[in-house]
This record gives sequence, structure tokens and C-alpha cells, in this order.
Amino acid sequence: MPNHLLLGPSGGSISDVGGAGETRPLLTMIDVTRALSVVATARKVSDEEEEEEGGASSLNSAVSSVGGKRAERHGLAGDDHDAERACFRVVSDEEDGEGSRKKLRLSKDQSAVLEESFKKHSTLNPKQKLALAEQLNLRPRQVEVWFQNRRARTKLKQTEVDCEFLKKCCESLTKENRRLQKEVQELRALKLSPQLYKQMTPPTTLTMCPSCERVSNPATTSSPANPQPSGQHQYSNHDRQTTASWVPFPLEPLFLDSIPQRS
DNA sequence: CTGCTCGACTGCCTTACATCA
DNA sequence: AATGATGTAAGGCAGTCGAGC
Repeated sequence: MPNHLLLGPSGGSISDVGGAGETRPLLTMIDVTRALSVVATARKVSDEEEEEEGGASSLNSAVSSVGGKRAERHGLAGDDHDAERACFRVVSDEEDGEGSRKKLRLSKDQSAVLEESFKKHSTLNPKQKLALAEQLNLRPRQVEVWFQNRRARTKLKQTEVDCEFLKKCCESLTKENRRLQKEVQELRALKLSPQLYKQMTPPTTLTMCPSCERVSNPATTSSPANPQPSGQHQYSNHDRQTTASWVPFPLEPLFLDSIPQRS
């Protein structure tokens, strides 16, 4: 089943369209489409000159072998594909050496239209592909390739962003782990000397409710919206609280504040 | 000259559909 | 008629090449 048929009206993210058993990325997608489109539209090419000279025709002059694999596989050299053949004719007329892969640079306008289309849906159905190709005076194969490359590069960019984020998470967790280990060591040392143990103040991070004997973390039980005095616990409210809001241990690790936020 | 970007290609995988035993 | 095996078409992705800036 063609993957585009699986997509909803919005087209979905690229992680949705993998045909080969691709899974969703671990992390929420950050919109790198915008970033990439900025790069694309900011490209400094001599497109304007090209357009002034009639860019479309010059575009079609630079094409490589006959539509690549698809043409080979699906017999595009046959009579059913006049459009493709027409393009090929243009190429064979103007191209000198066989097998030479001339570089085509899409014009600014063409890129912009493709970008707009990609924003709407990252994959195209055959109709959309043909329409776009016609609109931009490109071969359907070129539109197809552009979308494939665009998906690949968006995914790559997203992977880089995710990687950076995970690195920062890892750093934070390592830091927090060291801190906790140090705390454990300190507590063990104190336990070995009962005199000091009696005199010590309660652990900095965890406190126990004397009424219910549950451990809690003052830092997490008081939210910014509902601030409690530092280290103070609303024991009298226990019977009014649901079990969901009062758990033996903090639901979120203390160090979450130090984990970088994804924008 | 070098590095980067990006259009194009290849090879492989998956899915849908048609055909046949 | 229903069913499983097989072949084909079509689409996607990863990896790569190479032209152009």
C-alpha cells in the first residue's frame, strides 16, 4: 500500500511516513521544516538572472539519465509516458556526453513553491506530483526526488537536534547522579558516627511526614502556583488530598529543572 | 583548494494488487 | 468460491555521487 494513503489530511510528520518499518522518533518533533525552508529560500543562486533569461527552459536542459530507476523499472520509455519522453528529448538534444550528470539548480520561485507544498504535506500523491511538476515546469521525477531529499534532510536535521538534546540530558543526569552518590556517601558516613547522626539536620532533599510516615520532597510538593514555605509540609491536608496528588516519592526527579527544555 | 549544499541515482524494503494453482 | 504462493508495480528510505557555489 502506498504510504501516502496512510497519511491524514495534514500529511503528518516525516516520521509517520516510513514505509520500511520505521518507528517514530523517541522525542517530540521539533519543527525544523521552518529552519530548512529559511535556508532554502535564503540560498544565493544566480536564479534571478536565470529567470530573466527564461529559467524554465534552462532548467530542463540540465537533466541526467532518463528519470533513473523508475523509468527503468516502469518502462517510461514506452509510449504511455509522453511527458517524460518529451523531457528526455530535450535532454538528449542538449546534452553532449551520455551519462554526464549535469547539476540542476532550482530557481528561487520553484524552491519556494516546493517548500510551501512540503509544509502542507511531506509526501505527494501522483496527482499532486504531476500538478506540481506541471506548475513548475519540471519533470515529475524531479519533484519526486526533491521531496525525497527534503524528507531525508529534514530527518537528518531532526536527528541532530534530538542528539544535542539527549547529550544535554545525559550531562544533567550524570551531574545529578554524582550529586546523589555524594549524598549517599555522606549519609553513610554519618550513620557510622551515631553522635553526629543525632545532631544532623534532616536530609536536604527528602522529608518524612510524621502523620502518615510517607517520604516527600518539599521541592516538588510545593508548586510555583501553590507555594509552600520552604521545607514545610501541609500535613493537615492529607485526608483531603487524593492519592494521585500524594505519592510516596516524587513523581518527577528533582533534577528535572536542570534538564534542558526543548522549545 | 576545500567544504558544504543539494539534485540525482542506486539498491533495497514494504505494500497493494493481480494471477494462478 | 476461498486460499495461499508468486510476480509486478509503485512508493519510500538510506547511502552515495558529483556539480556548483
